[in-house]
Amino acid sequence: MVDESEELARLASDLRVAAFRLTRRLRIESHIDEVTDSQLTVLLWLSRLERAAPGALAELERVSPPSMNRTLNVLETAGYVRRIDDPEDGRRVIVEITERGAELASTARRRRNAWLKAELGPLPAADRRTLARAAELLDGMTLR
Amino acid sequence: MVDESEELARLASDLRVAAFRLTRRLRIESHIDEVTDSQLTVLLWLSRLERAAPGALAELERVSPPSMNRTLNVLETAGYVRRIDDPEDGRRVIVEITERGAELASTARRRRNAWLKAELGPLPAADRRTLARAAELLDGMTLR
DNA sequence: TATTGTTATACTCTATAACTATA
DNA sequence: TATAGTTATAGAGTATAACAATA
Repeated sequence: MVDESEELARLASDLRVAAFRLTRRLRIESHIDEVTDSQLTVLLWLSRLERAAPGALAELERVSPPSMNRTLNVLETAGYVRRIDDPEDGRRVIVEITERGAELASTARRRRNAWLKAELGPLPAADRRTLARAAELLDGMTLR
Repeated sequence: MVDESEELARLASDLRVAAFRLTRRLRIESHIDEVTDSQLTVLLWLSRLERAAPGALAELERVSPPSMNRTLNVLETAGYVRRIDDPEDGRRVIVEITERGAELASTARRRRNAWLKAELGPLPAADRRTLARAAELLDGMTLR
């Protein structure tokens, strides 16, 4: 009989290390000098959402509103986003990504996927299926 | 015939998202009020290595030497690490983790694994095998 | 009174450049 | 002269508390 708890601990540890290594590597590969990691993450959100309220962005990134406000100030000054007063509610502000911001976001996305695709390409189809299934399983765990 | 490039892009994207989500979740679960994330990461390194030079830690975390120096100052002031002059080379310094620091590191590691084990436990054995194999594959990619 | 965003303030993390001490 | 570490300085991210402005 197998010691299941021991096996579980080993799997947990291996998975944890693998995930940390992968994310670190992806960060390095997608590094863009024009903006910091936090700024880039906001641009990536905005390139998907088109527009969003500062408060919503703060929640998405789980940072405080003042913190997000500061990041938006930097991005706006640099011309990557713009703030618009919500015509329907004077308290609200709408943040939009500019064309320059969208270009930067798409470059970053391309770089990240380029490295990963190069690594995945040579793998046997069975291994790729394993990884695809693992991604599904991990999503199930973290979304709950 | 399948569009392999399209499939590869999808897999890369899914894996990337899954890995980012998992690491974020693990960070949240292992959060310790006494130290910041960066400080904890250094403690986790030191609890594995026993001792390391400041420059080596800077390389491991890919930050500049002054940046690591600052983090070490905070950790040393708080009593989680200590600096010792290398007896063999007056230019060098050895950083050691203290007992308090080791306790903190082990608490963090325990919390991370506890959450992960709770998530992995209910999975069918086949899924666990899939994840174990995925961890291996990811290691192969990042270690190269 | 509640909501949304911003400003004020303070601390950490980050980097580059410059400096110290030793080899 | 080269190397390891540190200090000096400054920008960016983080938070909590306080302050608009609007609903």
